[in-house]
Amino acid sequence: MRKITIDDVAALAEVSIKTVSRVINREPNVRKTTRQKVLEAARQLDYWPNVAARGLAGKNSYLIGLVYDNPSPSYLANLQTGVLETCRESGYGMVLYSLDSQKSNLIAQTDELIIQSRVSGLILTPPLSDNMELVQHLVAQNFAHALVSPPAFGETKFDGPVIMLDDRLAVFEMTNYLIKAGHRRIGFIKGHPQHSAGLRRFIGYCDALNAAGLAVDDQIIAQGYYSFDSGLSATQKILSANPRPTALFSTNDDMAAAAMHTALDMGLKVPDDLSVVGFDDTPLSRYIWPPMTTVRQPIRDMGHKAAEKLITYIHEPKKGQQIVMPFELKIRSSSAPLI
Amino acid sequence: MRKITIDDVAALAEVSIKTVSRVINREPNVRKTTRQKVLEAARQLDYWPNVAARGLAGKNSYLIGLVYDNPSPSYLANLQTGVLETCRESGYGMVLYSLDSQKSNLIAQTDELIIQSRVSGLILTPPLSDNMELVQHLVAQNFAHALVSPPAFGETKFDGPVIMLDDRLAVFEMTNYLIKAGHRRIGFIKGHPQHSAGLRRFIGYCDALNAAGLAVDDQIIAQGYYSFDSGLSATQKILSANPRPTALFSTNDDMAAAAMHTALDMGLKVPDDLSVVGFDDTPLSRYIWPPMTTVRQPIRDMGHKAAEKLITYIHEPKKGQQIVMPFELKIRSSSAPLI
DNA sequence: CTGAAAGCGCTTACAG
DNA sequence: CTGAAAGCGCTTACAG
Repeated sequence: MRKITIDDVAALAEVSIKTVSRVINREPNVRKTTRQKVLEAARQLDYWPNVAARGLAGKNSYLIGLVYDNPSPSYLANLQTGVLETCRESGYGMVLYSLDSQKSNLIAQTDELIIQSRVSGLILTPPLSDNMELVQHLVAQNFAHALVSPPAFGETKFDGPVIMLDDRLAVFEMTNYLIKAGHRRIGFIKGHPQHSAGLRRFIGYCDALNAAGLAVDDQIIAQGYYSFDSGLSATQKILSANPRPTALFSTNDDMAAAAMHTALDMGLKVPDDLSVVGFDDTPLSRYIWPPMTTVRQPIRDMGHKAAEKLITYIHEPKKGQQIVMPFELKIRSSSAPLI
Repeated sequence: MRKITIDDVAALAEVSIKTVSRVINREPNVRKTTRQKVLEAARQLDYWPNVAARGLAGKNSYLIGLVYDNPSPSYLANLQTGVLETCRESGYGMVLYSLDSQKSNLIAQTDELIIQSRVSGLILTPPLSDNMELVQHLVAQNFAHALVSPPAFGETKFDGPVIMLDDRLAVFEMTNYLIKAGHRRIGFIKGHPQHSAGLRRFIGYCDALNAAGLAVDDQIIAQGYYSFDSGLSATQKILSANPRPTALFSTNDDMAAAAMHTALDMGLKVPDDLSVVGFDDTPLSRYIWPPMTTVRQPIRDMGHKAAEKLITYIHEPKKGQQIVMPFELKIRSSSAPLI
């Protein structure tokens, strides 16, 4: 199984390798019949360009990096599946990197990653996409990047494409659902302070309460950090308030699971004594008992979009692309009307 | 920020690029003082070899592939984290591929993947590592591969390293724990028929029952496919048996969660009416309520080992390496002594 | 123990 | 619209 090279294709199509290169790279200025001949030869020989040679000769490595900092496994799995699928269709490779957004050498680490891996672009996920210092560094270096769920637009300026959800609206609507179900006292577990999406979710909650003429009560609001364990202590605080809330909104599913956990440990029934609502629609939300009401985020599709837009951007950088993805309320059994 | 090349290092160290190459690749036959000079120059310039150039010139792409077929998100996340960490230390890149082990073109897909991605080796996870046709194909092509949890040794012959758990023993011990807790009637949800590890787990269950003089009863054994939904129907079958079992062993955590779900839906209490035990120790097992008793598999470390051994194998292929990883019984609240 | 030359398979200017 | 030449940054034989 000898490797097929550009020379083989050129020979069969009776053109120069430069013409083959043009066709492969979809460059203009190739006569239609010539293009056909080359494509046919490539197909016939089952030719695939050598990525290493492309990377060495050109400036595009045909490699993009997905960087993350301690996400939930299913968030990462879904997102990377989406990115991977789009990469494969486009002839790109994907590499993964875990970065620590708390470390002071984050920028240096990122530079090292870019140099060592030779990626042509980066997809940043929260909380990395929230890190303005990092994003501005990429912008300043003119390095292609796509941002997943970064801070709200207008607050700062990005160059690359942005993939986001209307987090505020999603939580606004879900909170309204609880209010319409008769709940007047609704607790809230905040997201990690450095995740802007978490902040937007909190705003949606406050907006819904205000619109309904309900007060925002600090006693039943607690800081969470997206981890199950942080959800445990946050819930303990909230459920010790007097009067106790009848519903609890958590900024993500893991903490909502912790809320259900804590409630059950205290002898409360879900949803009879406490309605619990999460965010993300991870598999977990369906696996626990009772099945959890939550906001569905189309994470895999967000991966598709992020990769697609980043690859387009690498080929021709058009600034300011913004994609807002749809959400969906998944009403399941962990929430119920107040009797 | 001009890129540092091998020429820069050679110039600073006052040697030829070939000598730099030797040092970088840890080849023998370099005088110690020369080696020092080169290393110092590389350090001083912060030199990193260009992977694309290496891949083009040599036969090693410094890239390994992790291939999977529909694993649970947390299994994949943990394994890939381990692989990634080891890759980074060794200067390798990791690429991910999802393959469908049911499709008839699996072999062709794998070949295409190898050619396109130019990986120098592959790590196969179940059920791909169970696919003898695929493994034999790699062996025949002399292509480096590491196998995670493949069929028991002796059944066939691999060339590459093998990373496994003593699944039989793990389930044997966990079943013994249930027996010692007084359970006489213990149900079992089998794993996917094509996962040999699942088969070994079933054997461990049978062995423990036999050793205790208990009968293996088909009425309380059901086929599962590792998915939550398959666990739902398996549990329904098992819990409709008469007399009903007092304990239930599931081949993985997702199905064990489904078992708890079904039991709770039927109004049974866990663990009072039914002890439930899983396998894997995914985060899920800790997040549901009550927290689940399960067998801990050191998945991340298995990733480390798989990558480490594969990379060693790429550099010098020594056949028949086998690593058995330790397991651990995690006794939590979903199981209790029979009163 | 060390080095000079050739070549891996592409793309980048440049020419026509 | 098409092509010949140079070069990307390494490793592979080969020589000494």
